[in-house]
Amino acid sequence: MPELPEIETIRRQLSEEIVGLTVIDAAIYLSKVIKEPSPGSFLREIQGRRISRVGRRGKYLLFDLSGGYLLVVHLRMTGQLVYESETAPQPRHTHLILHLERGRLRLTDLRQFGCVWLLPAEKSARMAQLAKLGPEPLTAEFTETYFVQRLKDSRRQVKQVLLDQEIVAGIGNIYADEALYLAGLHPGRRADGLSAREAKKLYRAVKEVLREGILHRGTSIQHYVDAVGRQGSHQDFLRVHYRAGQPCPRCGNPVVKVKLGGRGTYLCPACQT
DNA sequence: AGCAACGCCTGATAGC
DNA sequence: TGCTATCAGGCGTTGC
Repeated sequence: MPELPEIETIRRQLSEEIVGLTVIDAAIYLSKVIKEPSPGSFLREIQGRRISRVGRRGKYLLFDLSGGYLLVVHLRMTGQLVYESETAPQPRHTHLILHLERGRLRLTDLRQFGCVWLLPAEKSARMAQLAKLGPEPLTAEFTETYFVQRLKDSRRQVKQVLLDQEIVAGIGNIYADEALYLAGLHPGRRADGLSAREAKKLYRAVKEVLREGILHRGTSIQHYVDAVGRQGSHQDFLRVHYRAGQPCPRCGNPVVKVKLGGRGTYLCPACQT
């Protein structure tokens, strides 16, 4: 599923491809993906606006449009956002298309969880989902002191803390498993039970796995493709996630899959304590 | 308040 | 073989 590295890959590509282009018009095939405003208003309000910047906050893609408007896209689990030729075939489960001056931007989502908002500037500054997000893990605002303190303040399992977007933005199931493996921590450990040394190790691991993911243009396990429809390559570099039964890269013991907080969780029982 | 459970969805897979 | 049940999970909502 698209997490920070996948969304960042899409952001970088779209930034190259569509900044400066104008939205000629749009087509909505599944109206519930448009959370705000109504589908009719969406079509009217997006028409003729020029894309001036493509940004990202956590797993949200942010498109700055002329007139102070902001287009927000979240791909949730199976969403794809692809910039392509107007003559490309339109796949099943395509819910929204933005026709640009040159080419089109297509939102396709098998599970229909992905969603889109179009907001004028004064509303976008107050969009609750964005306002609640914790710091960006790859910027200076995400400090070791902050993260260590948040862990110390939580009685939850450490994996739940990593997945909490209000604590740190952008980590999902894949990179949570990978970070915990790299830090040598069992995902079920209580966050406030980690030593300072362990918490610091996890801080560094979080940043490392996200950077690796970006370097490999994301992880394509099931549905993820980048903004030009290509798969990422980080699935070939995963250490434990989606590798049940395969040897741990450090000790050779088989990786196991367990259920933790309702989510499939992969770990090496020998290396993660 | 803080945390757990549920619902949203469809396609792949397991089990009979 | 062909059917049904289960699973996958980010996040908003609901409930304890």
